[in-house]
Amino acid sequence: MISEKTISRLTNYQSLLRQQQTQGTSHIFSHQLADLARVTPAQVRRDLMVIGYSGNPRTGYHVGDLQESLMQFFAFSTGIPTVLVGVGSLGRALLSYFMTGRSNIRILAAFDSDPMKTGRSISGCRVYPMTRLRETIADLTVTCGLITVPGSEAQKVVDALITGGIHGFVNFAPVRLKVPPTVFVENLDVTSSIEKAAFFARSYSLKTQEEQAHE
Amino acid sequence: MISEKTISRLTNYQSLLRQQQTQGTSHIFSHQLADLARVTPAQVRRDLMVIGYSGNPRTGYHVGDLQESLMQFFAFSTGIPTVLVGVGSLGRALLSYFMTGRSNIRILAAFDSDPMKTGRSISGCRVYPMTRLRETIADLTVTCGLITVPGSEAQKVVDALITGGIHGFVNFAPVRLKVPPTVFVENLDVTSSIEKAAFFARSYSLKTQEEQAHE
DNA sequence: CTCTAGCTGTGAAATTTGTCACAGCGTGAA
DNA sequence: TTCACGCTGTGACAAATTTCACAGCTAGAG
Repeated sequence: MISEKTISRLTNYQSLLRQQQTQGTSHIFSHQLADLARVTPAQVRRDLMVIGYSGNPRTGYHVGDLQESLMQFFAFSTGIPTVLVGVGSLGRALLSYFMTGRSNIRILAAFDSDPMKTGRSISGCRVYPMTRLRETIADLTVTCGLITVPGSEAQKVVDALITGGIHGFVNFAPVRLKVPPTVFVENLDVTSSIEKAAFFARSYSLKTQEEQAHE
Repeated sequence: MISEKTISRLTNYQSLLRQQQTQGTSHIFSHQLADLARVTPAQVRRDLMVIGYSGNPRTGYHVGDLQESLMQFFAFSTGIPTVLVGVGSLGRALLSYFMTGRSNIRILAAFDSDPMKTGRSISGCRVYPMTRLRETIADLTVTCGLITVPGSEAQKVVDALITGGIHGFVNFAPVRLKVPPTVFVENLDVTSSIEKAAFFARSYSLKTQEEQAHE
């Protein structure tokens, strides 16, 4: 079994390699990639073991080939098909980001329960009423659902999407979803992350002050 | 030393307890809190060890007292003071979420380099030009910076904020920031999270199909 | 009061995750 | 062609994190 952390790092390598390729880098060593990703060289080599790509001593990894291997490993050469549920301010922000920018994320449809928001397009993405969720996703081959509804709605939304055959979610609502073990949820709780950052900020800040006092 | 994961869970417990209290729950057992947080009861008890609050066999944890202890541990009874840099679509979404909604996050000021966006208020938060970043944060006691600028700008923005004495960041830009060891960065890379969810979605989906085929 | 059921707090074990260190290999130099 | 340098791939080790399992305690029953 392959761990979440490894996957996170691999996606990171992927985006770093994309960057490097645009800068014309053809080969890269584990320690260079490690510097970019802020991890250790050993970690990079370990991670790359799992995708089965082999580098070359003396020349390192071939950027293009490695990217190819990563693409194949993730198997999303045509982009990742997603739907977004909840066209509030965060939902709109994501639509504007992913519909305009180029990344391999494709938002195929958006949903909202508010009739004021449905029936039109936002950032080029069609917004459907929640009532048509089931039938609409049946027509699409969607890999991942983006949940940007209020916390109180989140559970019923994922339940519906799971029934529609979706096995992966990114949940922006500040609640823990209840899902069967065949479904993956990545929680992106902004409030929680800020609290975490604030906690360590304070502890680092105090430590710094102490050290200065000792001088 | 206390781990990031523990802190994340503790902030989660905090928000769950808030919820429970509004529902009139006065006491809670480790297994109940564990169910809500989707962790094991042992994990809950371990985590609560670090904040020094003791429950009571037979009655469990007193919700109010535990909340009090958590507040004290995090020491943010007056809210977490933050600034936001980058008033793009994501920045605006965060402003609208945190300026209106009730949470203990306080965005004291926003900054942007685009003169079209500065000098006015968005969702009740004043937007200053980037040039005034240094002087403005000197007047405020800010714990945490929210980075919602494009990736290409992110590094110089955090450098400036670090000079201004900020030790904690939540970074929404898809780059890894270079910071001294006295500074904490929490990366919230939406693209990376979607890719991760998509990867596991596919692997779970395949596994499910296999199992159905075996029947 | 005494007893008991069922919880908490916590050493110790298990598991997961990351690092070390080195054998082996391929490239470029001579 | 041969040699040596320096990188990769990986077994073995170390650290971090989670789970187990049980002693000890306390509220409530009798």
